[in-house]
Amino acid sequence: MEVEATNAELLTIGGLEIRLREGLLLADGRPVTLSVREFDLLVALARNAGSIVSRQDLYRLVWGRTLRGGDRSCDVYVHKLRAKLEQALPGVAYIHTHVGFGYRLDPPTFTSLSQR
Amino acid sequence: MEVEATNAELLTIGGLEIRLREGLLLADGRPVTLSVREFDLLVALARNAGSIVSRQDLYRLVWGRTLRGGDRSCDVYVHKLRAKLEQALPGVAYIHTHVGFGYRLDPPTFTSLSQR
DNA sequence: GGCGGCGTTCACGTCCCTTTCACGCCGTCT
DNA sequence: AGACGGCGTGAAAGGGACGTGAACGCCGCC
Repeated sequence: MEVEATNAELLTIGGLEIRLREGLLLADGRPVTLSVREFDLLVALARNAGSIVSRQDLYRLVWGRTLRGGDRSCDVYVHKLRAKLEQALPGVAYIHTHVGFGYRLDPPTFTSLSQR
Repeated sequence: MEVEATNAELLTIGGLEIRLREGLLLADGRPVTLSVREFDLLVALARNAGSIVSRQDLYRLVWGRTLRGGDRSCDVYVHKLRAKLEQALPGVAYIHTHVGFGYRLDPPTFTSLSQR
């Protein structure tokens, strides 16, 4: 039971429109330039939107191999992705950190107010 | 006879939805950010929902070792967990104290509302 | 060759989490 | 009433997880 089929060619989350075949991201209709890693990372998170994805799983999904201890690649690319999403859609938090568990991508709920 | 199987990956109590594999808690569908200890504590209580869990058992389940005399970790984390549940679902008491025995997690009964 | 984007790794700063301590309240017992 | 023990609760201290900027090497392109 999945939110969307794995082989779907379009993922939509909040104002984000992810075109898998083209490798294109649209934020509120405007195209956002992402590198391959950044795009794959976004896709991996988007396919599990609403769920926490561990760094282990994230690394395996995006990099295709097992995460070694001390590897910070995930964090760095989450940061890069956040920066581009922030620039495209200011003030909206898409990627949430769960310390000790992983990252979670969610459409922009209005929790930003209650989060202080 | 248990409420749910021990190896189930989903626990549901009242408005709480505990996703064991992800380490994610949903309160009325909204995600709640918990630390590792807080989450493990909630799971330990949820697996014994309706029953009183002693600090000894609680400490052994969550911390993985035997509770030393004078250790207040359980109390502190029950407090933290209560605070986050209260913020997520105001006015609903989930964790009940049984002085001299331990803690008990229960879904919100309707008496809790009329008692206040 | 020079340039620029990309991926990786490192270093450092910052924030959060965990643990522990301290204080105060509320029962119970004598 | 006073002493004692159990529990709620805030805060300090230490350590660890995460955020973030930058350096390095690689590769394709002008």
